[in-house]
Amino acid sequence: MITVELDNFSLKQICQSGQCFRMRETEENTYELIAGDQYLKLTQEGTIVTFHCSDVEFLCYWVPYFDIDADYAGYIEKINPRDHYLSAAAECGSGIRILRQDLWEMIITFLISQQNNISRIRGCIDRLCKRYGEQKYSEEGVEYWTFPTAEQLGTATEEELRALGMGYRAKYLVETTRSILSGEVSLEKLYRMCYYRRARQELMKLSGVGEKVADCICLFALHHMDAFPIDTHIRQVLDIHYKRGFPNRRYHGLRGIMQQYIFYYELTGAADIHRTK
DNA sequence: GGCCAGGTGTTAA
DNA sequence: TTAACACATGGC
Repeated sequence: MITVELDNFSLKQICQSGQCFRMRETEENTYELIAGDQYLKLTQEGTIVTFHCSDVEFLCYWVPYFDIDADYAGYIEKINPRDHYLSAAAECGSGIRILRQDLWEMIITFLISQQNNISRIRGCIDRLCKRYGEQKYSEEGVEYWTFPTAEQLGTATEEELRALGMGYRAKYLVETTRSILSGEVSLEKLYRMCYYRRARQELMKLSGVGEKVADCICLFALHHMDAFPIDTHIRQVLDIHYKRGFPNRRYHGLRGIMQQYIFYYELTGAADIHRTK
């Protein structure tokens, strides 16, 4: 167990930011997270965050995962103070972090996310893990299922996935899994690609991966902080608040976190207050 | 009961 | 290059 004081860090906001579907609040200020084949319990009181794991696991795994060493206050300072909308959004979601999640998991997760709502996405992921993942137990005896590997998901048929409630995305899941298993698209190569645009283009070779899903994968797995996923919510914000376009130049290399502040602001309903002003 | 949800692929102009 | 449409399913 390790306890640290962290600024600009909120488990609640990270949990609700819609980038991770395997983290949940189990009780007040207590969260559980499954990442890779790891299970982690976390608690937070104010700026004090407790990671229920060893020092080594914290340093080697969870520090990079939660982007703990990055200076998010510095990101927020770069916001144009005359942009009242973005300033309010960042203030609202100032504890959000861009996680470093598993690439394969993000590909499958955001394939499922398309034309879908958050609660149903969670359900789909849960069913997928229980059906094709591995059952495990934490040190405290909490039961959990790992996210299915490409090999494990490779055993699924389109019919099975439809029966599991994946809808029309079942076909995308089967085809994309095949592309990864065959090596037509290489996860290792994607991890090594330094340029956001290259990775994005490569991801879009996968069935069911368009611009938006590719951007989510780039941001939430590959940590390309310039990725700016445009979904229905963001589209509306751009139409209302950024009629002359989002200031991409100003926020070059930071567009991803700005997108998350906006998305969270819209999702939590805090933006409604702003809009009626 | 329509409408919407972190869109994409296909087809036709 | 752009526009219209189909695609599953659950929650409101």
